[in-house]
Amino acid sequence: MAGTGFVKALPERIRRDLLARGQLRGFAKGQIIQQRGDVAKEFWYIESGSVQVGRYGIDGRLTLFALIGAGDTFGELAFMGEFPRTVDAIAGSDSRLIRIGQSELQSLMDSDPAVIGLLLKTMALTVQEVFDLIESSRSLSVPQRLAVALLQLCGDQQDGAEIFVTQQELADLVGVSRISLGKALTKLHAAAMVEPGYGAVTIRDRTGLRDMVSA
Amino acid sequence: MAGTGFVKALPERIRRDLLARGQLRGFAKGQIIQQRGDVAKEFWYIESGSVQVGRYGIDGRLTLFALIGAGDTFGELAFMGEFPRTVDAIAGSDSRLIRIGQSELQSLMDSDPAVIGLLLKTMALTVQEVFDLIESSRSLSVPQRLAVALLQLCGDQQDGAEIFVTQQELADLVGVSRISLGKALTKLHAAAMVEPGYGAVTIRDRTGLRDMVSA
DNA sequence: CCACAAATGCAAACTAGTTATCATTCTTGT
DNA sequence: ACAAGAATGATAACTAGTTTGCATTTGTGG
Repeated sequence: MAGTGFVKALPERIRRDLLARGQLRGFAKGQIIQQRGDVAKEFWYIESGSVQVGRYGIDGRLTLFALIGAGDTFGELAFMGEFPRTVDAIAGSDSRLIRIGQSELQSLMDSDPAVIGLLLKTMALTVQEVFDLIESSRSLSVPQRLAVALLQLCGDQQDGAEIFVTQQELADLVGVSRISLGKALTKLHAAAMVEPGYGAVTIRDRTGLRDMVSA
Repeated sequence: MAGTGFVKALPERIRRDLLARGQLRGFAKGQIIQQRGDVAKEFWYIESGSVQVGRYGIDGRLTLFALIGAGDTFGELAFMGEFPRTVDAIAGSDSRLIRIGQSELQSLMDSDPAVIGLLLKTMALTVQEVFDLIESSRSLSVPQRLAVALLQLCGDQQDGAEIFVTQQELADLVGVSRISLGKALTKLHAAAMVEPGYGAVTIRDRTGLRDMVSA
C-alpha cells in the first residue's frame, strides 16, 4: 500500500508508453534497491517479483510498511516530494523492475495534463490507507490484523490462492513477534480460514477473514 | 501532522490572497467540523483555536491522528483526492476557521503554477510523517512516544511553554490508556522534563525530551 | 461560595505480547 | 542421499499495558 498505486490507475495507452520508456533492471532476492538517505532520482514499477518496503531500525528491527508485487509502484513519494529516501526497499525474490526517472515522468505529464490530478489523488489515497493502518494497529487484535494483511496480500485472487511469504515477514508487516504471529496463524487455521505452509500461506476462506475484522 | 502542511508553505503574498478569499467560520469547543463519509467540498485553515483530527471507532474509542492549531490546515486529503471524508474533525476549543473551497483553490492554482508542485510535495511529506508514526508506535516505549507527541505539540516554542491538552487527549493521540499515559507523564516529570498541570503540560526541557527518543 | 463536572492519581487483578531457548520439519545444493 | 540452512512449532518466564474501581484535586457556573 505504500506504493500500490499510481501506474495502475493510468489509462492503458499511457501506461504502456511510460513503461516502454523506462529501463528494465533485474534484482536478485535480498538485493537492496534503495536505502534511506539516498537521493530519489527515480521511482520503480514492478514488472515481476516482489519487494519489501520498510525500515531497518538501528537495533536491527525491521518495520515493514508493505509487501508489494507485480504491477505495483514504489518510490514515488520521495521522488515527487524531492526529498531523500525515507524507506528501504529490498527485493523479496528475484525481480524485474522498471526504472522511471524525471525525463520519463515529464514526458508523461506533457502527454496528458490529467496525470497530475491522478498523482494527487493516488497520493491522498495512500495517506488514508496509512491512517487505516494506524487505526487498525490500535484497535484490532493480532489475528484480526493478520487477517487484514493476508487479505491485502492476496489481492483479488480466489480462495485457494497461495501467498508466498514467511511468518517472519508477516510478523514484521503486522508489527509483532514471530511467536505471536505464529499463534495468530494457528487460530486462523483452527477456524479453517487459512492453511499454513513452509514459506507460504494458502487462503481458504476470504469471507471468513473479512468477517473477523468487521464483526 | 495530518494536515499541518501546505498553506504554511505558500509564499506570503499568495497565502494572504488565498485566506482573504476564504470564508471565516466560528466553531464552539466540541463542535463537529467534519465527519467520516461527508462529501469533501472544502478544506480548512485554522486561524485560531485547535482541532482534533481522528476517528471515533464503533466502540466509542477515539484514535487521534493529530492535534493541530493556528496556522495549520486540514481536510486537504479528501478534498484533493475527491473522496468522502475519512476522518472526523472536532473543535478542541472555541476556534475560528477559514473555509477554502474549489473556486478559491482554483484561482490560487491559476495565479501560480508552482502551487501544484507544492501540493504534491507537502502531501508526500505527510505520508512520510505517518510512516514515522507507525514506526515509532512499533519501536518506542510509551514515555518515548509521549515525548515525541509533546515535542510536536509545542512546535518551536521555548522551554516553559504551556501546552493545553488533557491526559486523555494525549492518550488518544499516543494510542494508550489514560492510566499508562499518566505513568509515562510521571516519568517525564521525575526527569524534570515536563510539569503536569490541570488540562495542561508545561515543557521544561526540550533537549531532554529529544534525547530520550534518539538515545 | 458551593455544588457539580472535569481532570488527575492510585492500586490491584488481569491479559496480550515479548524474549529466550530448543526441537522439529522442510528445502536445496552438491 | 545427505548435510546445511531456513522456516516453523512449542514452552516458560517475564513485562508492558489494560481494565476496573475509587479517591482526590481543580475549575466553573449559578
